[in-house]
Amino acid sequence: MVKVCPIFLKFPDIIEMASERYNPRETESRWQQKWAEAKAFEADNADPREKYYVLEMFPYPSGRIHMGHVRNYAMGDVVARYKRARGYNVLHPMGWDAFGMPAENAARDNKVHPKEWTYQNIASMKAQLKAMGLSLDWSREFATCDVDYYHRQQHLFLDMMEKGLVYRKQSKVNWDPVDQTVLANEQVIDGRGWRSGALVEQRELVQWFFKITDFSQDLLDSLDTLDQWPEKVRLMQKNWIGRSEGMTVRWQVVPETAPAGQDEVTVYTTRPDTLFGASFLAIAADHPLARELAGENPAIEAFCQECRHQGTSLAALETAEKRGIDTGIRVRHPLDPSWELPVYVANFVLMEYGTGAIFGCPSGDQRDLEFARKYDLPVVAVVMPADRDVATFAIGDAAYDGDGVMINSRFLNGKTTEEAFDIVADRLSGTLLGNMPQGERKVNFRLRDWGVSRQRYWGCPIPVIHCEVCGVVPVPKKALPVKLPDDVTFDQPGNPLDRHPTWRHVNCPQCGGAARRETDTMDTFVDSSWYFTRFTAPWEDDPTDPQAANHWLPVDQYIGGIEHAILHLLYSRFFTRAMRETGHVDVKEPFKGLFTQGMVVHETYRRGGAGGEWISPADIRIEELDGKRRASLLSTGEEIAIGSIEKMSKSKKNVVDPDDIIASYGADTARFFVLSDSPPDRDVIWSEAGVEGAHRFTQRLWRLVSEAASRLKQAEPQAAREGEGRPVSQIAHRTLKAVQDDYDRLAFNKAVARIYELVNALAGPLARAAAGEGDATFMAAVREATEILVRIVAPMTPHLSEECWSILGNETLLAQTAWPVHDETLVVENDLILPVQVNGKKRAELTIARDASQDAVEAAVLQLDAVRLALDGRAPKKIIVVPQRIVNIVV
RNA sequence: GCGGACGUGGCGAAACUGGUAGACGCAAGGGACUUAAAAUCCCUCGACCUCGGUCAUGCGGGUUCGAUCCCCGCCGUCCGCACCA
Repeated sequence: MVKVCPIFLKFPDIIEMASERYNPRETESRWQQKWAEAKAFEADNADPREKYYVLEMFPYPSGRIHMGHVRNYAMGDVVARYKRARGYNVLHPMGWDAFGMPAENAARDNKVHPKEWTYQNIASMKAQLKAMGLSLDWSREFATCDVDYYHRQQHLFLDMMEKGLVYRKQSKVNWDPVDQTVLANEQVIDGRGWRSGALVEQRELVQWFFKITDFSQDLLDSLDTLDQWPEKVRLMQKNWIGRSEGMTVRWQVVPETAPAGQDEVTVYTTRPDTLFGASFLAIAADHPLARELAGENPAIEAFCQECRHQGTSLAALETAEKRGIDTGIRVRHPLDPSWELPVYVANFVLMEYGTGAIFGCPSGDQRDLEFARKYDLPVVAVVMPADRDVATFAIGDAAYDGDGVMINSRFLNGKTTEEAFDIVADRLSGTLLGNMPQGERKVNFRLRDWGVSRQRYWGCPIPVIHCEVCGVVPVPKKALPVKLPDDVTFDQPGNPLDRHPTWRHVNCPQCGGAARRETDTMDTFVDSSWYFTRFTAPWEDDPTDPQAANHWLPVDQYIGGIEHAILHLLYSRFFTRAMRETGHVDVKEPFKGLFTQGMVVHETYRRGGAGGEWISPADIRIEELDGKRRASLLSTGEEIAIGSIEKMSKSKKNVVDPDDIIASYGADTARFFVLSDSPPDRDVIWSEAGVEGAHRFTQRLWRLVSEAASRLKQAEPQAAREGEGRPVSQIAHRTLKAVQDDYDRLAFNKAVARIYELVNALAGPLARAAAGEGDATFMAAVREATEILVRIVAPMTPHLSEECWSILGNETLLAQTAWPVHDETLVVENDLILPVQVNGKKRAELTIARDASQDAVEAAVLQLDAVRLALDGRAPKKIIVVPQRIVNIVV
């Protein structure tokens, strides 16, 4: 199918246009080559200047870059170029997050080896990135599937093993019986494998884990130090780590109801204050006690089985009925041994959190209340809002889980919930059950250890060997890397490493006997958890050169999508801590500044409207008739419905290929457009008209500069302090200062607006200069202003700027030229225009000297005709003068 | 359910720490140039009217000389987490 790009149809002459038009196709590659020749963007670890590390989240080599990449890398490149101009030693590297399932899927579907597929994709995407003119240090490039990289990752794994940060345990996984693979939770859709559609089973597998929970408290506390992170991301991580303060409470089992050997049940609670409202205990289906009971009691066995199969999908949980089964076991209340309560197995109790057992307080918890109503258990209100009356307070359909005053709680009555918490906690810690305290204060985290085992081929092999005699034996470091074999097949489901004829058979490094390799590979999130550290010295034999790593880290500005707010960023924070404990780096936090950019979105088009076939914008013509936009098919003219604006995605076909845009408009236009209009953290709507606007800007800038260049070349760039050049110098220096602030705050859209203003302001003077009008001071001022313009727009449109810089007679590469310095005396105006309000409504303006005294302002204001008119003879009660801001007269 | 963010012209958005609401761009309308078109340039562009004003930042209150901004209560949209004891 031939892809028709609408741009060519509308403007077939863009490229072949008359010679005075700027031709990005020729110019851009020329400057890219010059930058490469000058090694302008290669960072030197020994450079003594202050460092600045800017990094964009590296891409997965899917084969093509998309507009999201363009936006992400354009932003990073502005920061990199700007900081470089400001005199920093900038590290701006790029690599490839290259392991993962799509390569294996491609292998299965297209009979191409994952390695070949991946490296081909890298080659084509690299060419696309190069066409964008990004100021990247390509000399440090690597892919995570390079043996050189995963070799060092295996080294890190072994170091972490030595430090006890890695362990194996049996754990439940989602197992796809058709594909014979483990699925992540996100890959289970309505209980079925996303690819095979098979009903997913819960399986117990022995898997490798990283002890991220060792750092729970630190990962939480250190969030406070990340003041250059979005508040939102910090909050998301905080909730994910999920710290709660409570206590464990041990409940003694009434002996005659107890199965053998079970004499107590331990629960975790954050509300020990509500203990007198307890009416039952509930344990998870996977609780050891439940398992034991299931062995003896078929009804319990059946219930537990059911719980395990119950939907884990999000919607299912919302509506799932709270159900349970009475185990027949009774326990004694910890604060009153004569009080006996039933123990249920319940479907809403999670084995993974706390102790896998809870006590139910129906009056204080909606879930417990529903359960109690269903099984006819007592509901005793124990906490009452402070403004209610004991006589009338009752629990109906809604539990009360707030703070308040204790009631129906014996010795706690009248206390606040907070006081009651402490009293109960102290009492239970001081009471012995057996020879242990009955309860203990305990902090609990929601964060789980990180399971990294994947039963897949295209990932970093876990470097251990299983020996029947010696057990789990790490591969000796000198025997690394454990290389992936190339000769694997993908014609059957399951892990190709498992069925490789020889790869897994090795001798035990300890006893020399026959042993087998671990065939699990690592989660690809491991690969991306330390790549930014590797960039600091990718040539090292060890995982890092600690000196280089400590020099460059933390990353000063990290830019990427909000979708990585939790996992990637949390794993990276953990990994940096783990690498610190193993001596590879001496920083704790990897990313000092984080910026999460918005998506690139686009209209959708469907044949026949909702439910119809999606149509690509490349096949669409948009027309405007009587203020209504209509879309039609380019080929046949058939009318197509314009749908909602959505994230660009292949499935909705609303993608615009960056290659097409760069080919027809040039990289500078694409970069400038994705940076303009929308604030960078918000979504930007891709529109043909918007791109054309950006393109008009580049052409206009070129025209204005090139027409005046031969005259301007003859003047020395110099700001004018007086005469007709002064306003030119003023606007240039003001814009310079403002754009600098905007870049510092990553407010690219505002920088764009200011640059437009400057271009608008310089259009007249440039035309005059081109015509040879104006004196030498004026020419000098215009040249200086033009150079300022070209230099401040350069981070966004680097090729065009180099070209302008060059035709203005400069011999240096703009990419290697220092940022201009603004002159404050040109930024500040001597006379101010103050708005004058009467009773808060603007009635006049007052032009007055910046340093005028308050009295002078008051006096001058009252002389204004408009003010006198508004006052209408009334005497002002009060005149508020906000210096250099506003005057408000109150009558 | 819990947590968070956002709501400003036809559209994307500006407005610094409470101080002239709508910069800049897109779209639209009018004009100049042109045989014509494209490109370019100039003008208009929140609403209403009596052309001097009045009303306007989701809605209703409040604080203030002054509120898009701060506070309280609603409405709407989006995002994250979700049986977490």
